[in-house]
Amino acid sequence: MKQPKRATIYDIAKKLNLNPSSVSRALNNSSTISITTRELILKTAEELNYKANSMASNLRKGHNRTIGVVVPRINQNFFANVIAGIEEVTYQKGYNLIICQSNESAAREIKCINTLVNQDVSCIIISVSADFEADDHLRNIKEQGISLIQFDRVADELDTFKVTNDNESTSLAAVEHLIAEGYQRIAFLEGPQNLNIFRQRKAGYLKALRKNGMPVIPELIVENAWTKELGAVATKNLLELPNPPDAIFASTSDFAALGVLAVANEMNISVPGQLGICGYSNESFTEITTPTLTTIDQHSTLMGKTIAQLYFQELDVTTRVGKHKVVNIQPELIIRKSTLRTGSL
Amino acid sequence: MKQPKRATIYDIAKKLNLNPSSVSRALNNSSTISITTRELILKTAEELNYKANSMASNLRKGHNRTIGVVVPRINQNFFANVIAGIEEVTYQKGYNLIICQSNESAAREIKCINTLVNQDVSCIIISVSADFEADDHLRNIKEQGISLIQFDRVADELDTFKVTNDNESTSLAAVEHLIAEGYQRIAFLEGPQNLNIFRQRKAGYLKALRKNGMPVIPELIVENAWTKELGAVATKNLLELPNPPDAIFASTSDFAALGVLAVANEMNISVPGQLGICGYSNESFTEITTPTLTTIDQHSTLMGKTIAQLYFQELDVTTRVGKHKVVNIQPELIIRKSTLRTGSL
DNA sequence: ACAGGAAATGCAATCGATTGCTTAAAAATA
DNA sequence: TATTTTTAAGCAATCGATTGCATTTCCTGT
Repeated sequence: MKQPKRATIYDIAKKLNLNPSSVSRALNNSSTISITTRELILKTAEELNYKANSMASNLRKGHNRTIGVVVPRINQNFFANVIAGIEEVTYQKGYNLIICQSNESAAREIKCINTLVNQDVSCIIISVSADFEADDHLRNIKEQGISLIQFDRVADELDTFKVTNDNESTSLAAVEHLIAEGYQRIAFLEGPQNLNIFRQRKAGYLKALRKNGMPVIPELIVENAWTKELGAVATKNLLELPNPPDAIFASTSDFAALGVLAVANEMNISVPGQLGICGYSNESFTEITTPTLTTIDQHSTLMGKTIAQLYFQELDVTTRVGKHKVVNIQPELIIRKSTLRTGSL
Repeated sequence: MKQPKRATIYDIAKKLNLNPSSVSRALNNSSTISITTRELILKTAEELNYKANSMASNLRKGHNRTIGVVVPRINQNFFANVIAGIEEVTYQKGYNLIICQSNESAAREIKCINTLVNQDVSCIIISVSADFEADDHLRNIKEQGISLIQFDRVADELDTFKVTNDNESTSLAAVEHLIAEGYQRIAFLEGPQNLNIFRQRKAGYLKALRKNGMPVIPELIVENAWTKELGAVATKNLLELPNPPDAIFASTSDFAALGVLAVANEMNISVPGQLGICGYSNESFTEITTPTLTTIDQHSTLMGKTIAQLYFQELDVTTRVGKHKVVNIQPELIIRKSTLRTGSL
């Protein structure tokens, strides 16, 4: 791990008795350089194993073809896919991505953002952490002249570009599907209500009940059940109620739904016969559980692509919209066996 | 998306009638600055919403507390967990991570590396792509004075730090477990043989057969079956043989194993009774299939931590080893129902 | 009150690449 | 051949922060 100093444009210039500016122009395909010298410079650069220093270049040029992405965790299918979608577009445009994980911690999120701001990225794309409270750090991004695009979990009150899911209507659709299948007492596993997405999903649930003249039963609504383990505990408690639910909508995640399923299996409760189960996110495992899980696909890769396109659209003066646009993507209810007791599949 | 120019140390200096160098010293907690002026500077920096420009700072200082990670895909559990492990350590040391995906393409891998080299990261951590052939781009990293650590999929012949799994012995253990369970005709789904890890897994398979006096049956060895779909196709072909296998070791991935399981279910072949199935990687879904899947846990988070620790150990003169160290981590065979026909679990 | 030394601050070069402006050389035109 | 135009290359400032060295300011003791 020693440092055999890297070649710079000065080294190339010196070797060829040229001015560094000419080298720079040659390397940047400037038109004001003769073909012969350009070739010569390129060849020499190759020989000296020259690699550009983008820090110097960016510093001088005052901009940076780099976009920062901050997500709670990259090992969740949803986020990994959004990132894949973003990358698909940015890669083609020659932009680079810096991916950071907040690990669901606001403190960490702030650190990530600081790093990205210090790096002077051109844009920060973020889905906020679970314990998100204040949005000062997000405001600050804009004050630094850096574009900000929020997705999925967004701070509503903050005026930025946003790409979100229509959580409410999809949640409503899911619950109405359960009702259509004849489920009467539908329990709801809810996520942290400081996050917009979970508020919306709950709103959809409540709306569906109201719309169908069904009562809201407080004891069937369980807070913060968004891991497999928490989902399992919640389910145990629910099923031990004097009047247990006949369906559980794990609006937090498929992992929670998995916990529900595990407990049902353990207690010998048949799914979907005695208990309907619906998850959220369309994680890959939902296709292979027994029974397969009804869930909601968020079109994550499309979301990613949309986000990146939005950025480039605003970057380009000819396509710019100007005011902060909000794109709402319609998720899709994926009906599988865990909620089908009419056997219509 | 306009640019309200950012405050620099010059702005702070001007406002306070000080020299930029003093501002720099104050912001870096240098001891050669009086407490009063430091406080003053810090306060003013806050007021002006000053954010350091790390490009300028890194350029001047000639180093960069940033580490680049290149993996085929971040949405595979294994890689996501390794990254999580790396981050756990680097975060504490105040280093930042730039994560890049090669998407299993060598061309893309080279681009990623170029970006990282241009950014002058202090270290590149890589697991090579599936179509990896030449290692020139890896050699180049070292020539640029950047530390290089390979993990999992490594270029054997290249002398670098490496953190790998002992694939061979674990593969051997898996096959011996199958043999112990009474399976006689064990098929093998192999991965691209240009990657060391798949060569090693195959070696373990062959060794196990040899050791137990069992013949190597070429028709039971299937090339490049490493997705769910390819695994399914391979399985169909295998099971239609006049003399089909009674076990399939999907050494490529749990996804392939999933394909195997799907076909077995479809064909009404009982698992583990008529067919034993073993996967590789301990993806989270392996616990929840029916039957649960025997697989191999690679201790991915530990790998990540080990990698990062290795880097910092070498960075520190007092703990430096000097020559390129290779750490081999022992994976763990996780025995579940898909291979247990003796019912001993 | 003053020399001597420590502490705080200023000055200016530097990191590597870019770019507006100027100059030199080559080519085109008269 | 002389003059204009075009093309190519050089010069020097710049991006923002850091740092060795020089200078000034402030104490301290006598």
